[in-house]
Amino acid sequence: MPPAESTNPSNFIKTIIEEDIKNNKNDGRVHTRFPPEPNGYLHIGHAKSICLNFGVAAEYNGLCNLRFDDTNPSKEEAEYVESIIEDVKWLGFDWGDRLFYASDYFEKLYQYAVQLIKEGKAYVCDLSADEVREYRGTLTEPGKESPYRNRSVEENLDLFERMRAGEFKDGSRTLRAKLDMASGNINMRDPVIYRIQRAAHHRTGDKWCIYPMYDFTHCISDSIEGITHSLCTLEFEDHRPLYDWFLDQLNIFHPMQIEFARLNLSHTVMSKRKLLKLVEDGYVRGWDDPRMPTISGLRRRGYTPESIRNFCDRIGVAKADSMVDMALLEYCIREDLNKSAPRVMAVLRPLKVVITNYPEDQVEELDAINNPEDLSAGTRKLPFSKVIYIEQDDFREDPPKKYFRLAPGREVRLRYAYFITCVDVIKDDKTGEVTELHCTYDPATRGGDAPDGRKVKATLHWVSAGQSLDAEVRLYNHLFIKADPEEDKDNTDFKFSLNPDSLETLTSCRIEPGLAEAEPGRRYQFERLGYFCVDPDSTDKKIVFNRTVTLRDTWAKIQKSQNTSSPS
RNA sequence: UGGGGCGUCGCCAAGCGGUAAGGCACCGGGUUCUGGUCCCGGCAUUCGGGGGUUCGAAUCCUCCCGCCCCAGCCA
Repeated sequence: MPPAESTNPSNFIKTIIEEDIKNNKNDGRVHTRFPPEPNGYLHIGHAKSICLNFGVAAEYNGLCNLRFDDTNPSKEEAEYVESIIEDVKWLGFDWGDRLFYASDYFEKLYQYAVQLIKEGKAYVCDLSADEVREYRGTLTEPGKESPYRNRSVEENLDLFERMRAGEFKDGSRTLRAKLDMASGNINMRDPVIYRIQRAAHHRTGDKWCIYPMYDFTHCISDSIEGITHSLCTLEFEDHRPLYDWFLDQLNIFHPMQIEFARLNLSHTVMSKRKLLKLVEDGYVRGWDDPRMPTISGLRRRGYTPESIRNFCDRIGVAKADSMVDMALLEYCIREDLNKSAPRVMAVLRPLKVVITNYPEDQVEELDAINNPEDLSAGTRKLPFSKVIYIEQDDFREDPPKKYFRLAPGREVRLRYAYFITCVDVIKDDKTGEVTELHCTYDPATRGGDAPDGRKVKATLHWVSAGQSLDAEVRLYNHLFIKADPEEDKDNTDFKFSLNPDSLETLTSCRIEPGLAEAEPGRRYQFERLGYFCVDPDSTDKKIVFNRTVTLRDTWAKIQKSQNTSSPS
């Protein structure tokens, strides 16, 4: 279990739990569960639920189970089970020996259904799906009772047994709970609790051709596992009366269902349906595309489990629908990586610089600090020579106000190296594009400090041309342009809301030689640029980096305000 | 027009009858060999609105307004 986080805000669920403990409800026991359906990959919204369920259990000396809600074989796959297990583990949580599947309870569930039938509380209904819908009524009109509602217990028992035996066609009959067709709560209008469906189940194969529905399964599964607090999202609030009804009728252990608001994050989508569409229609490269809000996408992007846990702590838990700003997630990963990521020199868009007064074939080694936030990370040697690369952005022939970096005649510092002064600008005759800079260096400033105490306004990152390595760098931006892509409800076409610039691939980046052996998953800070991590696409020939997040960029902010205020 | 929820700073969110925590964002200012980090300061006389109860209300009552969810043999 991860260590307790520093922030520990209160929320209404903890209030309820603390009250229950005080009253010795459940003998003061706290037992939760995270119950994913294995029909897709986990995303940051699930992380909220995972952190809540496992977190609250840990905080009150309780337990949290991992349980797959696998009652619909036509949508569920073993591949998803694998990825979910991996993701929850990666996030840092441990369910001990309590990995369960609702399908483990199929036989028990069947017996409970039989019990309901015997007590006259459930019946086999021969209505078709369409007819069931018609009989259900609408939001404002009550439903009609099924003509099969008053079959005898014996007939129901016989029919249900034959449903299980496979005597009837898919969809031809259902088992329904006998509640109230006039209820204002549509979930109470004789909900279906078993359907006939001949589909291979990822665990039980073809053993069953009838499968229990969520409402019937979930409460009983919770009860079997001795769950004390069953936490779920707001849309199940309407289902709570049903949850309670089943447990009351069956007279078995009764967990308490508590609903909280699901997470919405700005500039992305969270519904499994939409994420699946992004993957299937090729808008992204897969479930683990670094632009996806999936756990696997965030992992590949370079997010740490710690940063995601901190994020989940900070967003809180409440009942109000809300949308959290992506900026908070970004803050959390910067906070973590600032402390832990080794600094490294990388030039994304190289501009050649020749140090005219530097000896032709000399290469010297300069000391660089690996992490100013953690001196125990030590130092390393950086090669320096006559020809180096700096960032194109770090030179302006005609510098605007407040631009501190290199310009004709201006002196700046090369980090851990020397002060250089720009003396000449070489341009392409045809395009006018700056192709090369000639600079002089001051040998007395070796290491980056001037003995005469003179200051420079900027420090640039750089890389030695001869000693640097080639790399590909993938820059990511918000997947969606608008903060709330679902704002326009009728516009379901991603084409209109996706950010065309969510991925920019740079192929001629130069990185310091020490990165030659960097392994996939390794995270670095590229000085002055941001945090990057090595992508699994890397090969012996070419290292590929993903930009996790940029550094905070005050200069970009200044430029933006200059651009918006200058046209006057 | 049925049922269930929710409305506290730009975004989250504490608060539970005693006079509006905190975080992000934003805006200053200081430190700095990363325009990063760090530090310091600013940022709701007011809690969707109107009435009422009370010495006292974001908290209690009441009416109104707005937003979300539900008509799968999905979860």
